[in-house]
Amino acid sequence: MQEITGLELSPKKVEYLKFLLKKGDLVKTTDISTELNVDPSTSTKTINDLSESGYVDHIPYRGVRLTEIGREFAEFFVNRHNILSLMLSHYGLSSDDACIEVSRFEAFVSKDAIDTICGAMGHPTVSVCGKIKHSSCNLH
Amino acid sequence: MQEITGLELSPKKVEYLKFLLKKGDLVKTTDISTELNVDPSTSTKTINDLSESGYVDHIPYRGVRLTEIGREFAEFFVNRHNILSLMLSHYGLSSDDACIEVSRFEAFVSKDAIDTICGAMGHPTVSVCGKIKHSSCNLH
DNA sequence: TAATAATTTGGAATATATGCAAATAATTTG
DNA sequence: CAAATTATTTGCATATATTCCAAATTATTA
Repeated sequence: MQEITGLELSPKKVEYLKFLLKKGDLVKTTDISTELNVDPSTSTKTINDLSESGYVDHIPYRGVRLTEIGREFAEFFVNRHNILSLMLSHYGLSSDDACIEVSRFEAFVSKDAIDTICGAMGHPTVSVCGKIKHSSCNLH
Repeated sequence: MQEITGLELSPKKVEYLKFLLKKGDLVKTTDISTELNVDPSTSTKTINDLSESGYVDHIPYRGVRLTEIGREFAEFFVNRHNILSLMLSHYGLSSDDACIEVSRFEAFVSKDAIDTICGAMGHPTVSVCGKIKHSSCNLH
């Protein structure tokens, strides 16, 4: 198990990990660049950063996959996104607006806060953006 | 009246404006550097940025004050902080934790979202961090 | 006015993110 | 299978945000 604070990665890198989790297995850096609307050279560079930090394995010219640690983080990131989106939807934001809004700030919300919020909500399993798992929720 | 999206300024610059509003009138760049724990040269530079963008007037060696536009923004920033803190406190975060958490991400929450949240809350006038005004709330 | 304190300027560094052009590797095709 | 094409990476180069240190400048105090 990893100690996750939730503040380890920049917003963009969080996006990368979430996308890698969604795609699963070996992902081309070009797929990432298409999805995130950046130049292929940019996604390669960012992936190299993530690789050096241990979140992904990168086989040059072949593809990228999450490490075990990377997967743990990615799962937390997806949950965080979903919990925050659900929270905002409780305050009148549409699913789309909640999702867009959360995407902008989610990287700056700590795991402790998410665990607390998740607990206060009664550990919901469905959000407006997708399903919520609780394997990483310390208060479950 | 200004069109405020809420996403105009970086986190640090938001802090600067909120501090200037709290201190009021002419504020020394050194006071800012003390409050925000940065070198005086850093606060001078940031203040110069804010000055070029029209948020503050800076009289070198004398002090800084908010422009009318800067004040509008600063008031929105304080309200945004308070509304978001109140929201998190509804999900089990202590006042302090809510405040700390919000400080990290508030700069990335849009005014539209804040107006919606504020409306869903019934336009509260008191938060865990301070009072809330509604002069700038479009849904009030 | 001279010494001291406050403030600003100039230079430099880090982190994050980006794209273009050239080089390299993989894949397709004839 | 070799040549052509496509995909991917590397090497610059740039931009923004933030920071600090040392030197220069201005204000204040003694």
